[in-house]
Amino acid sequence: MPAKKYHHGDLKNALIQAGIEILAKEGVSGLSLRKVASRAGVSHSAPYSHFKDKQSLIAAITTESFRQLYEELREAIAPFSSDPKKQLTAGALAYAQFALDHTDMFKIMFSGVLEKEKDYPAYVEATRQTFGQVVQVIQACQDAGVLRPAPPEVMAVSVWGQVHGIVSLALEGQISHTVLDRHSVRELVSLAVDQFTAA
Amino acid sequence: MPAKKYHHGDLKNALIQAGIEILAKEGVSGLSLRKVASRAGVSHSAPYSHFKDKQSLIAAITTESFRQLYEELREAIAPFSSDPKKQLTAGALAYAQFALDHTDMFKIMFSGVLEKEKDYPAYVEATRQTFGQVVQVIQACQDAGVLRPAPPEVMAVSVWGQVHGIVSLALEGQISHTVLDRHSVRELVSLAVDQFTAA
DNA sequence: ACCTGAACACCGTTCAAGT
DNA sequence: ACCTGAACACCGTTCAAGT
Repeated sequence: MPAKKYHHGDLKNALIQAGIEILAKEGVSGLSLRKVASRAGVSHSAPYSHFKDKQSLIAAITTESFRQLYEELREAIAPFSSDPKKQLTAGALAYAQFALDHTDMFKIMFSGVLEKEKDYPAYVEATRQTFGQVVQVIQACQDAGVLRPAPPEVMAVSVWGQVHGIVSLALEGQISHTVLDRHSVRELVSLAVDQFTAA
Repeated sequence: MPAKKYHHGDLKNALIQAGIEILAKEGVSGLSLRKVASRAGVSHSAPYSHFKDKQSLIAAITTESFRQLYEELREAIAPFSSDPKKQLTAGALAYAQFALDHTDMFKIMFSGVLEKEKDYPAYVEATRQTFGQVVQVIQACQDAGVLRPAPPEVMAVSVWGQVHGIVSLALEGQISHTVLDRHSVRELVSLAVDQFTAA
């Protein structure tokens, strides 16, 4: 019964889903509008009934990706609502795990393929939510004396930047073998985040 | 006298230079082999006499970019050879400045466009040198008691990751307006690096 | 050895036409 | 309103041919 719902159904979401699948199988460079259309079983020009252009489809894919990241972070920190320091560590590790599990999704989210992000309100809102969640954890840590008192948004940029930087360099193969042979990415992230709470 | 040296000259380097110029003017998505060839004044298939494929040209462009970054870092820290802490700050700010001055060069270096980096020895060597320079500064800071004693390579991943993460998030427009209205990227980097030396 | 031009498969986008 | 198929400009890559 769930077979071929579209053709006259929810093609828009089918295209987004097809895009995510191609991304996982062929990487960012393998993602084309024509392949997405073909995988959804429609002609190569059908997507233009639902998306202005390729950028617009990419916006939808990255928006969905940010929502997924938001959810994974939320689930990772939920069990520790009374222990901000554990929330910070769990959140950082979940971020790293998301990047490792969905490498090409992570790459398309942060590699500048989407060129005028401001034009896509749903995208802006999804990233705003994710950043807001980080700020909340930071603030809870500060209230608990686990992090230095400083403007929470600035501290959030610092901590998120730390995690994001290590994960990004790892994904790009920029971290030297002498390091990666001895430490996993999760370990490196964990060590780095601990330094924020050590002072 | 320096006009049209190639046609029968140093086409290989002319192509790399043309690529860097297109990158600066049209961004990563505007970089095509055919445009590069055209800008160098040769037919669209001429580049194949010097590069196996587009990936190979991109490898040459990113290699040259890493060499440039290496040089800018070297010049930034040179004046402070007797003050490791100042070297650290100056290096971090130079890294941020490089990214802001050569945005698309920085993006192509770290956005995963180059897909099998290991296949390009000159590229591997250029990135190794850059990382090595970071490790040296870290080590000098540790010897001077400015940074915690820890495996220098691990500390380098942490510090470089911190700077790289903030700069990357800024370039991707992921840092909230409430932060960027009040602080420049250089300021955010500076604040974050200071926290490493504060403990 | 280095470069050209035709050729091919693939791509994003537009548009007239169909339902 | 949603989808198709032809068309166009652009792209990466190959190959026979020229110098």
